[in-house]
Amino acid sequence: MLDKKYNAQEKETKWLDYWKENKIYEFKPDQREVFSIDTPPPTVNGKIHIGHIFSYSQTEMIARYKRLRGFNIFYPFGFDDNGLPSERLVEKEQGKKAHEIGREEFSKLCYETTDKYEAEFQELFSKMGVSTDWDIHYKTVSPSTIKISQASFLDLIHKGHCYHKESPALWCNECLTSIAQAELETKTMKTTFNYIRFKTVEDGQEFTIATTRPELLPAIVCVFVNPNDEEHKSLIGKTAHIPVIDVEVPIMADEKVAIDKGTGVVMCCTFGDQTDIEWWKKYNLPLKYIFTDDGRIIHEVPNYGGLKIKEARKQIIEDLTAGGFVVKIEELEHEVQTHERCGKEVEYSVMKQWFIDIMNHKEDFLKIGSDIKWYPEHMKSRYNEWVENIMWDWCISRQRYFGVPFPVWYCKECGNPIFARLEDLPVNPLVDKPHMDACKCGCSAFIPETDVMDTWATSSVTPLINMRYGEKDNYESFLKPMSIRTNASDIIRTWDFYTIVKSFYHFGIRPWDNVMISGFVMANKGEKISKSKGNTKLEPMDLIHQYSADVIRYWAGSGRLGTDIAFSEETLLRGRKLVNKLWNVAKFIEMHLADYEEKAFHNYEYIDKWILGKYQDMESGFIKYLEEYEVGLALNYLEKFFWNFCDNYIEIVKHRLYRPEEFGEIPRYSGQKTVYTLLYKLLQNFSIFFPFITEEIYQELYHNMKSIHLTQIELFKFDFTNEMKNGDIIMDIIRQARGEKTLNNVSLKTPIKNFELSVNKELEDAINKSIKDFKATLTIQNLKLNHMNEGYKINDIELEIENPNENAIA
RNA sequence: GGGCGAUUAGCUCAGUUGGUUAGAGCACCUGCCUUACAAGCAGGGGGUCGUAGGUUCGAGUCCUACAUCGCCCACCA
Repeated sequence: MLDKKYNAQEKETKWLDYWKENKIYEFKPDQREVFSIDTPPPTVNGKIHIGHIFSYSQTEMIARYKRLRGFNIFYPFGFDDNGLPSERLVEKEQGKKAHEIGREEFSKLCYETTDKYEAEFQELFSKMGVSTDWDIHYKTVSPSTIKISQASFLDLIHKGHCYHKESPALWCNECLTSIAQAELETKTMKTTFNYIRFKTVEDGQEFTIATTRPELLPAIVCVFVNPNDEEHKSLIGKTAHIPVIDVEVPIMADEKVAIDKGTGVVMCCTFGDQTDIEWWKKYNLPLKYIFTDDGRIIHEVPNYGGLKIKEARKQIIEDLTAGGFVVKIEELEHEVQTHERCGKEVEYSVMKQWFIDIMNHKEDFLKIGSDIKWYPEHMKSRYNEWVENIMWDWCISRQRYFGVPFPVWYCKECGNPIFARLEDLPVNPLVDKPHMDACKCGCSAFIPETDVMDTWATSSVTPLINMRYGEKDNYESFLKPMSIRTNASDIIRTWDFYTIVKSFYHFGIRPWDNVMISGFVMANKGEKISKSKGNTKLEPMDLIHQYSADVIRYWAGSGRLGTDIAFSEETLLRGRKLVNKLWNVAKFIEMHLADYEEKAFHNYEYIDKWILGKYQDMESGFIKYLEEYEVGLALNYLEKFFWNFCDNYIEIVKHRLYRPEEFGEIPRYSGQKTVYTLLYKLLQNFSIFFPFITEEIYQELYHNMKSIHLTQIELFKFDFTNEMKNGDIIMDIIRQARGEKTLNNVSLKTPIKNFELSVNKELEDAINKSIKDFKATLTIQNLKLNHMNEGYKINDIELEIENPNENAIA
């Protein structure tokens, strides 16, 4: 017997244990077709917030749907615990920087800290009902993952797509590492636009340059004007004298200079921005790098050496002002490139870095992007746009500690890189020795690579991790490509893109057939949830306690794919109502199934055919939405049917179920069979969204399998078109008759003494076939049907009221 | 500046390929304790579907322009 009230706390715990004990979500290759899901390994950098719950739940629902459709679900969970995000978490917890702690100790702390958080993550996702096989979950710093990540690196080296080169790279002087273009975040910042007066050496001609970064004056190598700039073209070929710094640089022409921007005259410093680097390469300009790695001016620069960048900026403006070189200073708000992990402005640095070739294969990456189906479709243009606009090869080396080490040593003598052998992986060059005794040059001393790989260099191989790349008992046969990748839109340019890059280089094909992109959770309309705004107060664990996982999932499963959603208490309440209704209707149905026996039956009552037909119709739409990964629309569609089922169908059939002596045993069986069948199907459908309560009901009423989550959807093949159409009209009539009762302020069980109705032939036929149900539902005592050619009309409803006007008297 | 998306009831959102009086929940109003459910049931009010054109027998749905908002990218001298 189902309990009178459903206790979510108790039942959810019970079923979690049951699923775990009985390995309900275990993955074992068998004869079934595999549906494989490449779900994001969440970054271990603190807490799981409601946005994760939203996005992961939607993926999870797809897993459940596909499982119900008979697929063998391969859905491993992972944790992205290597790299900078984990390091920053540890630094924050320790209140110390990594270099202050020491490499070895720091690494140990990273392992401990990420383990701690991963345990929390796992518990939370389990509680949310994530149907993953935890036995095959992965971490991005485990030996097996490091091995795969290093093997991936070596494969790219051998194929010539990865190189080591001294080159300008984006540099974060907060995190003390190089970073990649994809890790940039633009931020609006206030600064000043400084108009500075320069002179030519040759004839003392004055001109003004506007700059936001006067501290770069010591790094100036050239001045550019547009060759078509009438006002300034006379400067071309002359030499500019730099005030305060007292150096001279050539003035050259380049089309890229915008005449109407600033003053139309630009200083080129190595390096202030992207254009500086372009010019530096194009004109083979000298390199004047004036920043230290931690954001100061190098000591060689007179007067400003040792100052922090911003201090130097302030000082140089003062000096320029004192010398009379400042024309004016404007307040300015502009967009600056910052490092997404720390929010600090980025600089450029020149050092030897490992790069993966991106620029030579953009066309291939676009081609692969078009081999993949994107849901929603417009997200593909985000990908395309990113690939088309990318300007750098992917810098994968990080001057950090906690990450996948490069399996590389350098010859002390000739600097030649020595790569580890595949069979020796994983290696840590800081501890392990290369397999050869001496370099080709004869030197036998080696220097280990101290850099580690970018987080994304490893997370981009999740399909390889999943398929156990390089192992003997691998899953390559059915995971190349994987069925689906799911993530939110913010990591298309990183996770999706880099995974495509790697898949292309390793295998020459797409990593997955489909990509499903979820939206974001907004705290309020138009306000992203983020730590900086302090609106992360919605703790998932608290919400689960307050509402139950099923109800949270209802919220997470609402809304359209790729569309942002606001966190909504209202939606949760709506979900709670739905779950409650499901419980109550199941209780009702259970009551009437005590003597039910499953057997072949075809004499369904008219109204039963109507609801079975309506179900079949709903089911096809429901499945269509799910095939497009639109879980929210599917749920919406299902929910609508469900309320119709409860409020109309159950209200009609209950008379037959309660009173077989009046309506007959066969019509009662028809009703029993209908509710038995439909509740089963509804439970299956709802199990995608509400895995807990549906399991509870299923186990109590059906339990023909170990779990509802191991059952399969079998589609109806009824042809009840006529019943559906006329049944809907009968519902309209019932609605109106009920309305009449409500209008008279009487209860719905108030009898209708006389009910007179004009109907067409078809409808008359339908009413006659369902006449007992029809009369019982509306408590009609005398029904009179008249003929009419088209449609129907209610001629008279006479209620049995003792004093009909009683309520009208004030 | 370029691209993508959104704009439907007071609020949060549905509206499958263009097809009769545009839907749901919440809120509001009126009734009803009806043998699953008062965390319920029945009903009601409330929208010229962002603006302006166009295509069509017919447009919330297709096209064009504009406005507002959001996101991504670029610029950032």
